Amino acid sequence: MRVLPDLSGIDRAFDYSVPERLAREIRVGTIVRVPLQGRRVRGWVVETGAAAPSAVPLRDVAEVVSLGPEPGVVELARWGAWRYSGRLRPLLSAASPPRTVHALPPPCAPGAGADAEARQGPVRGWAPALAAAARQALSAGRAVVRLPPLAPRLELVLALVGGDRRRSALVLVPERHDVEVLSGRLERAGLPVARYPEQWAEAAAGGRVVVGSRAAALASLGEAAVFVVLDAHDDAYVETRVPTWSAPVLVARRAARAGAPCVLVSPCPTLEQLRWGRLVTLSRALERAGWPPVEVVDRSAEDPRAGRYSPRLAPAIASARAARPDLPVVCVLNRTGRARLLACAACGELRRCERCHAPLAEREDEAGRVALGCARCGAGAEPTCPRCGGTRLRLLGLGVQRVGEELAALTGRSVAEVSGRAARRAGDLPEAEVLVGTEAVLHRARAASLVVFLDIDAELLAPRFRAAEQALALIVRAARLLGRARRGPGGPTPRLIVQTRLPGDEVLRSVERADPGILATAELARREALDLPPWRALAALSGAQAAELAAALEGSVEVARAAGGRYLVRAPDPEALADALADALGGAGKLGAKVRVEVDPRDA
DNA sequence: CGGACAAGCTGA
DNA sequence: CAGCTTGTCCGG
Repeated sequence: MRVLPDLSGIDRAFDYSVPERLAREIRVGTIVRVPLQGRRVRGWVVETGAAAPSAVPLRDVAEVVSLGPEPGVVELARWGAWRYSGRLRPLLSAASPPRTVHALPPPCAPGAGADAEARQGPVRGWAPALAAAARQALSAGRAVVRLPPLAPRLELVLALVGGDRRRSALVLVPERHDVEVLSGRLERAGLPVARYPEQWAEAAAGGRVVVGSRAAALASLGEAAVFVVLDAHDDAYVETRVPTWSAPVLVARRAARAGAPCVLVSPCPTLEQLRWGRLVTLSRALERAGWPPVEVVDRSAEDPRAGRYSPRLAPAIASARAARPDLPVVCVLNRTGRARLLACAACGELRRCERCHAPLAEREDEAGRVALGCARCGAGAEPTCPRCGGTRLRLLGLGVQRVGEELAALTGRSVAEVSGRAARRAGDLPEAEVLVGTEAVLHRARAASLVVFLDIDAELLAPRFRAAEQALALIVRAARLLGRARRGPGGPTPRLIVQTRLPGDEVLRSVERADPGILATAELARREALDLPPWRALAALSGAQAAELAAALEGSVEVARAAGGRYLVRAPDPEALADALADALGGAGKLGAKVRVEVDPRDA
């Protein structure tokens, strides 16, 4: 029998013998305690059966500690470790019960909650469309339901998971808070629910709807009938530590292995997801009803020296406060990861790369001269403005410290700043009529009477290839804050204001027209021209021995130097990338600890 | 991870 | 050269 120790420095399994008294309790996934180098350490059984003959005499397993992930989940974790070129241990940790489990509760009796359909409240206009979307998605097997941000999701989930009460269903949501909300609603609809990871054992016993966030991709479920990921585009589904696994990717894989349908639900599915599954959309009328009204304030004609507030802003804030005195106005200003934007000093046109549309930057060439070029694709650029022929440049978007004070002066209202740092302190939002913050404010506020993106351009033009998708995801978040301010599901939705110098950008057009397909189509073509995902698979290498790993990969896949001593690896698809990295990491011997491999990097 | 052991640094 | 730190190796 082989055991993988639960020690961070070890990525290797060891053979042990099983004493007769423990044999019945041990299967793949079981958590045991084994002697290792004079200590007793926890670990997972990763293989059962007789060990290959070895020179070292085997030692006995000391004890069985707990039930562990079911064998299918251990296999999934192994696949994830390969797919993301990382260690198995972090995945098995996510798959394991938070406290020891000695026996599973009885599986949930089928038939419980048989009145789920009867109890679901009628939501005007949506219910039949959502039921139809669920039917289409389930029959497609691999489906992406494009559900606008204000659509009622509970009805869709009920239609997806309510059909089979004997087997389990898995439903993923991005955040822990969503787990609580959705679990409660499903329970009130009469379904047996297990919250992951708290109710690990109930989930593993089977017959329940298992609701959890990222780690629930690795939940033990027994036999599963359907797999659902809500807001599948959300970055919270990507593990930030290596291996940088993504929950929707793991869920899709396990559903395929189980022969069960997998349904991703999102207002703005990623291009990878759209390529993976069949797209199911609602009628244009319903999709339009599911997005808030948006006002795009075009600032490209304004003097670049004008402040960051359009003349429209103060009256809009005043009327939002008057309409809903109980709710704050939320202003979003992105300063983290902000690019230095260059505009033509004469006409105000934002200077962008002709090849890839990323913002241009000033940089030094070999001779130390300052030249204009693209920070993303490296192409050079002419200093003359394509619109007016001017050659002088002006720097935009700097000096953002005093936004709160400026807003307070402009509107005469109480303003509070909400930052990521403040978010770490326990406690509620500050009391103020206007909340200003980075995107953290969209996570912390519960509802808003108006959301203003003071400078969405910083997000649209961020030097990351997913910038457009991420900007749209931010707007989706804002839409949900507004949706919660509606008086009843049919009531009017407060609007969203977006200040921009790029009024024709596909992200903004997608929101205005309630059609994320506009962005997807444009972005797909752009990514193809640039050899980026979903057409290729990427990995970023960093750390002291990144160069060595890069050298070992040379020849099998494309390797390029990136900023900050990093390397970017590009392969035709994730499988080829994983195989190449596995070869190079294995062949190079022990360099695992000194190189960080980030597969599907978020910030490339 | 944490113990064992080797190699490098310091101070009397 | 003992005594300590730092680095590398390895575990059944």
